[in-house]
Amino acid sequence: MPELPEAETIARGLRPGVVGRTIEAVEILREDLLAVHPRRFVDLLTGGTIRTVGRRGKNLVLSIDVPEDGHERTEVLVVNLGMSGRLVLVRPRSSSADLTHPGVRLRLDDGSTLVYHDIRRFGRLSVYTPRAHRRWSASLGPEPLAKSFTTEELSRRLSESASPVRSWLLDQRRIAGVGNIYANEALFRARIHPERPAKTLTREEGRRLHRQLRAVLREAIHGRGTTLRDYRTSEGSEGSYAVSLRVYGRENRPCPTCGTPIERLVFGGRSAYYCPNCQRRPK
DNA sequence: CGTGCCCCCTGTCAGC
DNA sequence: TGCTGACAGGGGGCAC
Repeated sequence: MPELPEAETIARGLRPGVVGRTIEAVEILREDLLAVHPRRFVDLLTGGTIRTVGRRGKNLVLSIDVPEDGHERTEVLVVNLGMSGRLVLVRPRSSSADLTHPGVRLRLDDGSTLVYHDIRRFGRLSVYTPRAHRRWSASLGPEPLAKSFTTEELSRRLSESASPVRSWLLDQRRIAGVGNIYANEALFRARIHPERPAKTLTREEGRRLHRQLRAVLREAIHGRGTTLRDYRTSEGSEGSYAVSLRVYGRENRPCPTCGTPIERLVFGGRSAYYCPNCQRRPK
């Protein structure tokens, strides 16, 4: 579900409410969400103070300092939201009635509770040492919104693979944070057919893809993400970007550019949406 | 090593 | 009103 813009929205929303807060208790309702042993998960995080809330690709990253005989050790909590994961901060006297599938609750020292909620339970919570966290982060591709992510770097990486460019965009080792919605939107805006082998993109197409990918991600962050079904912000509200989608989920609706009906194509096990007129097939 | 397919799980919706 | 099958923002594992 959540891609880069949704994860970024959640990180920004959580930050003011959780940074500086101490975790008083950890409650686990669904053990299969944890990448570490449940008892260890509790022991590692209980009593820790949340120092930073950030994002890497589609993952939320919380740095937590935990006192331990006279000094502090740092644990890094990484939350992958899967398809239906939510991280919601529930304030002391507010209702959490709409949280029907809670998985993990972190009770904070101001009475609020950070709830990990996940209907399908494809999400995962991992706890890393700083060293293991760096190793994990290094296994992911570059951040597409980073200043250092240039059109030259994108073109160079595209030229290394014969995969369909839509599959290329979904591979987190190649580029971090892009999922099926924004891959399809970026390709439409750059007028590139989703099945084009990555290495066959021209210099000009690489430039357009770089520009349009970054533009759509920024615009989606501005809209607080895309809510189709399950995604919610850290306050439990919906993102507004769904109404701005041009092709994703719009099979048979007219292309916003030329009016040709949008087509859906399944490959790599998921749907690709595109305009057959604006995005010509590979030869 | 790279790539494609299946599966994990729950909920919703279209069609019969 | 059911029932069934398709499908859904992700990603790990496995065969080739």
